[in-house]
Amino acid sequence: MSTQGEPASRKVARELRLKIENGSLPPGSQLPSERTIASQYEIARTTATEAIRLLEQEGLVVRMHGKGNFVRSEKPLIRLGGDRYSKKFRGGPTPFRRECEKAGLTPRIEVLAVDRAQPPEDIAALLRVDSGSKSTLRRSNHYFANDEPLQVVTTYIPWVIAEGTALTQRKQVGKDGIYGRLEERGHLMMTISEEVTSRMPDVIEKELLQIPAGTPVLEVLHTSFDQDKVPFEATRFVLRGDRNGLLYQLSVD
Amino acid sequence: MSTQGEPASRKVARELRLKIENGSLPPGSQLPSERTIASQYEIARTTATEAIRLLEQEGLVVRMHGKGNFVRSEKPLIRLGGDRYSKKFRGGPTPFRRECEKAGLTPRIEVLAVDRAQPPEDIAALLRVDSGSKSTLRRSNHYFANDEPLQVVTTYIPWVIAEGTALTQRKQVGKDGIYGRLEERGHLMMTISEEVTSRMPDVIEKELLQIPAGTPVLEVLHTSFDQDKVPFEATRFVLRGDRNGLLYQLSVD
DNA sequence: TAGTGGTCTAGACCACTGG
DNA sequence: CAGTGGTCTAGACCACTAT
Repeated sequence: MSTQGEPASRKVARELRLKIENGSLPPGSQLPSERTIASQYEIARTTATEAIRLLEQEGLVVRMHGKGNFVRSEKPLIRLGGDRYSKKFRGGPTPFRRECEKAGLTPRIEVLAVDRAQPPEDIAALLRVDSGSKSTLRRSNHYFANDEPLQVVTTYIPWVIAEGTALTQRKQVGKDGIYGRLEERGHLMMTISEEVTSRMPDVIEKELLQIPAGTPVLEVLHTSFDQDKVPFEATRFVLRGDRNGLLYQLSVD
Repeated sequence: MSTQGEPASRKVARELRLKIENGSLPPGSQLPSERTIASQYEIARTTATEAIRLLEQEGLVVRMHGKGNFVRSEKPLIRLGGDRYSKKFRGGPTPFRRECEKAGLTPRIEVLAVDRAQPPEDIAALLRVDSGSKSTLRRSNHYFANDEPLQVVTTYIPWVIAEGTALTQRKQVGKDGIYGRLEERGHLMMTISEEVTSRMPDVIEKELLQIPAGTPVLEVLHTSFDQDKVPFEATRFVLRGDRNGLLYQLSVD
């Protein structure tokens, strides 16, 4: 009644949101059941459900079938640094492992695919290869922390560069990872370019990353250039937005 | 019927999604009305609505009261470059104007606030100032392209630095913008740090940026460091995720 | 005005969780 | 088992957009 003409579902959402923001419903706590809300406000259960859904879409609430609705609890952020390609880390753990350890999480990496594949158009444009044929080697990995999937990372390397190297093997690519092999092939990483965007996950990503409603993904399109300014590798990172951040440090001019 | 046990709303969503992805429902086109869908599939209208809502949350569809439901049409992306602070652009149009012109859009900037304010905790930590008092100058701007709001940008400068300069004026800050004034004050921008995250907008941002459902924001927390590695300015960018991208180019090592 | 989505009701039954 | 959310029905009326 407080705001004229305000739909009941929004009013309920607004009051619950307030309780979440001021801490009377702390992160991780359970909301009143939908039937309880309905009777308290004297509305139909569908209307209470609608209110919860509004909060879910804002990323404030997660709904759990059979258990209840809960205030979303914050989880530690994995910070991908812009310096993650720095040679100072060569020989050590991979950037993802480093970040997980920093956050006190147990990393795991799963290989999704290693094959010769047709690159998507955006990747083909970055690598200046044909998008209509199997012009690239594709290496796709799935990254987990504490067995929760956080990232899907797919690297494309022009087939003419990758052909005949250990990169085409599903098993270990050897010392210093793929960049070690690419150096042996004559491509030294000199500069990189990254384009960052944000969007909602598609159905497949939602499944792969077990993304709850109200959670976007970060997409990073990365390109590596060698000493001749030739792009020799491009990678698409798809990151759960609520569990990943990106950190860039730059000199000016 | 094709998939056993699949809820009707998801089945309808799946079929419409397919039509969107394969182009039989191109960007900008109108979907069948909810009542039409309901009668075609022999379901209740609420169920058809639910199907549309699923697509809306994926960012595929926008709903327009009184008009209809439409496939979301792509709009040009504003790309904020990591070099936007480069001195090579001093004296010219601001980075936002440059990007708009590149994309064929008309820029407009509106001042939301210029005042002495208590900084949020994350900003206070970056600037190493007190978050419990009015220790900063706040300058908040609203950026539009073709009269559509795209960005809300809020800059915080330690009050001890900003005090007595033109920065505290609501009007023009003068040549080369705020960085010109900060240089005069003895702070040369040498390095910057940016942390990028993605999340759903809160109610206020949704309103300010007129963000449709199924659209996340990009949040960039920017810090500038001077010749003594002192952070002298921090800015929070909140960007409509469907209209903005970030571009970083780095040298390795 | 007719056609669209926005919201709501008062039920119903199913599916999942936990003791 | 009881309690939770997941989904659905068959309406109803309101609010907005177009003509």
